[in-house]
Amino acid sequence: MAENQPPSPPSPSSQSARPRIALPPRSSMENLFMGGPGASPGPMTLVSSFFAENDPRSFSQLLAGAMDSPAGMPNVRHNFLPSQPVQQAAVENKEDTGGDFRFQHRPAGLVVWQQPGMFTIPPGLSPASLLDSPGFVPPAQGSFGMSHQQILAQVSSQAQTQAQIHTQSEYPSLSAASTSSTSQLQPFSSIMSLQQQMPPPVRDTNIMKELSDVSQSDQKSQPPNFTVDKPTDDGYNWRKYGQKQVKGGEYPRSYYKCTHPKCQVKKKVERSLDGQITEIIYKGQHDHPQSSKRTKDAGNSNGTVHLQGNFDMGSEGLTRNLSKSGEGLLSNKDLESFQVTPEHISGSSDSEEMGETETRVDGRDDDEPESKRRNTEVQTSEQASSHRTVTEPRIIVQTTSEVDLLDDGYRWRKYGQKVVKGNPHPR
DNA sequence: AGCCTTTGACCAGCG
DNA sequence: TCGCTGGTCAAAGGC
Repeated sequence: MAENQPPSPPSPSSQSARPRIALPPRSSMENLFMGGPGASPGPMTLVSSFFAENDPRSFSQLLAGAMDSPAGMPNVRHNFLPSQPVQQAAVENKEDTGGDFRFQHRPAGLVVWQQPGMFTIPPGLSPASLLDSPGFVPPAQGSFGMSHQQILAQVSSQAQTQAQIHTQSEYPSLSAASTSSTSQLQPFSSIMSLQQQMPPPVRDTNIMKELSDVSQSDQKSQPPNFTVDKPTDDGYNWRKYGQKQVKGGEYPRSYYKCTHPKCQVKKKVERSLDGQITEIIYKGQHDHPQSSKRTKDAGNSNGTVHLQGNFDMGSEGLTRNLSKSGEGLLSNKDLESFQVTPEHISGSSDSEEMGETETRVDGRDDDEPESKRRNTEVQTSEQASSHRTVTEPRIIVQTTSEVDLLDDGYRWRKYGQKVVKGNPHPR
C-alpha cells in the first residue's frame, strides 16, 4: 500500500513510473536465428531510441505528424513519419530490408492493450512465428511490414483526441520538452495515455480498419478512463488464483493462470485501487492458440482499438508487459502523463538462468528474479528517479544477455552503443 | 453446473 | 534456524 511509498518526489516510487520491458532469454536456436551477438534491440528499444536519441520532438508531436500524413493514419502502408529524423534507425533497417521499412499489416497477435495503464505484448512471441506471420514481409520482398512506428502511429491515431487532450493539454510541458531527459520519455506518453484510457482490446485481423474506424468515430466519445475487471484480454482465458499485497508495492498483486489445459502460463497483475492496471508480468509460454472464447469485456463495445499479435518466444516462452508502476494511487492524470522512454536498455542476463521468463514494462529494472529484485527495487528506483521526474515512465527494453538480443520477433542491427550519463547500462 | 473470484493459509526461497 | 517475502493452494461464495 502507500505505507512505504512516500509521495514526495523524487522518491523510490517515482522511478516506478517508468515502465520497462524485460525480454526473456532467447534459446540457442533463436540466437542463431536472430544472428547472435550484435543483434540489436527490439522494436520498443528501437522505437524508443528513435525518439530518445534522434528526435528532439515529443512523441505527441511525432504522432501528430503521422496523423497529418495522409498515409499515416489507418492506412498501414506508409512509413511512420517518413520525413523525420527519427527515421535514422529505420533507414538503417532499410539497408537490410532493401527499401521500405514498413509492415503490410500488423502481425497477428500483436497486442497493444488499450486498458488503462497497460501496454502489453502477450507471451508467446517469437521471431520465427512473427517472421512467418502474414504481417511480416521479409526484406527480400522489399518490405518490412508495418513498423513499430506505424503501429504506434495507428494507436496514436485513435488516441489523438484523447491523447492530445490528456497528455498535451493537461501536460503541455511534456510534449513540449525536447532536449531534456524527459523528452526521451515523451515518445510513448501518448500511447500510454491512450492505452490507459482504452477499454480492453479486441483481437482482430483488421486492426487497421478498426483503428481507422475508431479513430474517426468512437474515439471522441470514449471516456477518458474506465475500470476494467479483467486484467487483460489478450486472447487467452485466465483464472485468478491468488492475490496478495506485495511488500513495497502500492497495489495488490493478482495471480492468474491460463485456463487452457496443460498451459502453465501465468501472469501477475498489479492494479491500482481505481482499477488501473499498473503492471503485468507474464510467465511462461502459451502452447496453444488464443482462445476463441472472448471475455465479456473483450469486445470493442467502447470502440476501443488494440493491436494484437501472437508471438512465439520459443522454448522459454515470453512474457511481455507494459504497465505503469504507480506510486501510491495512480490518478487518471498520472496515467495520462505516463511516458515511455527507450532508456535503460540493459544487457543484464539474470533471467537467462530462469526456467521461466518474464517481461514487464513498469518502472523497475526487471532483469532479475523476483527474489533479487526485492532487494534492488528501491535502489534502482532511487537511481532512476534521481534524474527523472515522477511522471516520466519509460519503456525499458531489457535484453537477457549482454548482446542486446531481443525476442521481439524482429531482426535488429546494432548501430551504436553509448554510455549515457546517469544510466549504468550502455545504450 | 461450471467457472471464476476472494481470501486466508501454507509453502519455499533467501538473507 | 528463523523470519520475511513472494507465490500458490484450496475452500467458500458469487455469477
